[in-house]
Amino acid sequence: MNIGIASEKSGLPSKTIRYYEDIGLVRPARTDNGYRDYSVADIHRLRFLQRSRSLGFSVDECRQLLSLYHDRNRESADVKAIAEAKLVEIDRKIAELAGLRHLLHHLVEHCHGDERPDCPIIDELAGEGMVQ
Amino acid sequence: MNIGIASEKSGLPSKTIRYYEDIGLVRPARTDNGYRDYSVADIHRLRFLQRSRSLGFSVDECRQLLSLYHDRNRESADVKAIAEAKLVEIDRKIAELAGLRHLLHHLVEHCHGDERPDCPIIDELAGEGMVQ
DNA sequence: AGTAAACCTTCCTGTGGCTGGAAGGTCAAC
DNA sequence: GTTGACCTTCCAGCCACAGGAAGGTTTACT
Repeated sequence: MNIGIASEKSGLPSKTIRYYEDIGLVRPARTDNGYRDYSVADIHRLRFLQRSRSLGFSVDECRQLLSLYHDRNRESADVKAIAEAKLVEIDRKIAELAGLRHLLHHLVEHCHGDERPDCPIIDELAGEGMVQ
Repeated sequence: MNIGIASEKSGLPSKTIRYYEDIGLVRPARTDNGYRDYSVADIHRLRFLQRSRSLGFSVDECRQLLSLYHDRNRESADVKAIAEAKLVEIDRKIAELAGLRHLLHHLVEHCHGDERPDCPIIDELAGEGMVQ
């Protein structure tokens, strides 16, 4: 399978697929003309990567997950540990964004938003505001 | 004021302050020996940058906010518009993370996490799972 | 047989927002 | 005079790609 087909089947852009090869995540065969030739197993790896990336795993975490995927003797605990760490990280990010949202919302609420030049948002950013 | 003091007062690393100068956000004077010399006004700009960056504004948005900050005739509506757009963006990110969290949590819940090799997380990533 | 399009290749550059480090100049204290 | 803390510039690297140039290959259609 050429890279275009692999792209369609995996949902990843060709550029990304080549990049994944560069960093050693997928190693397709080559045909006589030098084109990359993807096997069904390669497509599985690519789909696996597409899914795990879209679940928020970093490329390096995907590398770990992939090797666990291919390890017939893996323990599910290993996989679960990675996933749980990711969950904690996601929770942290959500909390941080929620804090930001709260602050910003407060500022927007108190900005009259008309043609007058005084603006609580700017005041806060300038360090003269009241929000800690 | 030398860059070290400016760093302390603004809460930004020296490296970052130099970078902000590179991209034209702050233009400190120079002393005879070539050292950067920050005025009180410069420190205000830096603190402004520190605060707006930590509120999740991009450097380019900070540039806009800074110019509004210095524009005596600005309309607060301009500032509010930027802040509101940011708020929408933050909401979008939170929703996305919440979706991720839900999916991942579901997977972690269904993984027994012991020494056995079968693992629903890997199965899902491999595309054989049930979560769409 | 010619040609146009759609595909493929490699290689280089750029993105955002810094961070680290090398190589060297300056200054204050002892 | 020398140590150490500070400062300077410049270059490279991070992540995870995306864009584009320059050129080769294949396919389809005249």
